[in-house]
Amino acid sequence: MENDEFVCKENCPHFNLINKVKLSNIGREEIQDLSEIFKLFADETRLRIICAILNTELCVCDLCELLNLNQSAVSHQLQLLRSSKLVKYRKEGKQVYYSLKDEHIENIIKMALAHIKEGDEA
Amino acid sequence: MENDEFVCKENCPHFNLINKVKLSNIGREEIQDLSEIFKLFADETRLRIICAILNTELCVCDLCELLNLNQSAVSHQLQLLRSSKLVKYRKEGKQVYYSLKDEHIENIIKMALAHIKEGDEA
DNA sequence: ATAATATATGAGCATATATTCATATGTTAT
DNA sequence: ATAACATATGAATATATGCTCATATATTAT
Repeated sequence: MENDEFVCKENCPHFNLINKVKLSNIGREEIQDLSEIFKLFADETRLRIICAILNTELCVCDLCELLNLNQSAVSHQLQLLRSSKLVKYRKEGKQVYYSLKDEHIENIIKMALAHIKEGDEA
Repeated sequence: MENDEFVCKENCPHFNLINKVKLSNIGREEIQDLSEIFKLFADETRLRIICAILNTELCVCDLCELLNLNQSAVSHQLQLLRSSKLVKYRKEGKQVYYSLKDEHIENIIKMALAHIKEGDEA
């Protein structure tokens, strides 16, 4: 996994630059946290769920209908979103209503969409 | 995979709401594109690479040094980032320098960091 | 031309993860 | 209490993916 051996044998690595980056760079823990969030966004089913509840709360049943997925699959994904605190939920009788927890999520998606559209132009 | 059977047998699904969401919602293709981008961000190694070149270009060798990963692993990930057009590269002699392609990427990461920090407070 | 170096890439393996099936839990109606 | 329903969850399976090893390609120096 690690590599203690030679990488560049000559004067290739720009040590000054590397040290600068090391200092200014986002910490390893933050990278982990970021990675976890992006993992949640990385799955199509979860993304569809997230986008579905961008502006409204929906019950599990609604989501099954909307995504045409079976209830177990939806619940499993909701479980992940819940335990990562990306969504909140509210019980009302037999139903459970899910919605997003903060508006950063919408902004992240908007940024990503902007990136996609920019890519299309090029 | 699909589920044509009953989901909610009673009057649970909020059909009006569902139709509204269906109309206003992000299209399936866009979801796919979004998912692909977020997949790229979801891996720690790739994230570390991306963050390393947020403000400067680096050669493969630098990245190996910085991330303490072997050259093959780094090149494979760079290949992915390249084919997804998230990074650009520039050859100079034996070295290849990588940098980010647009600034949306930085914004996406900033938003995600904001989300993390908000989560910490709660 | 040969050697050395920097990077790229294919194959194989190990791990992670999304879905399905079966079943459990919790809620409402009778 | 029992039945019907909405949701949750554990186990198993299939697929995706990241890493390593070996090797290929490209560039420079001798």
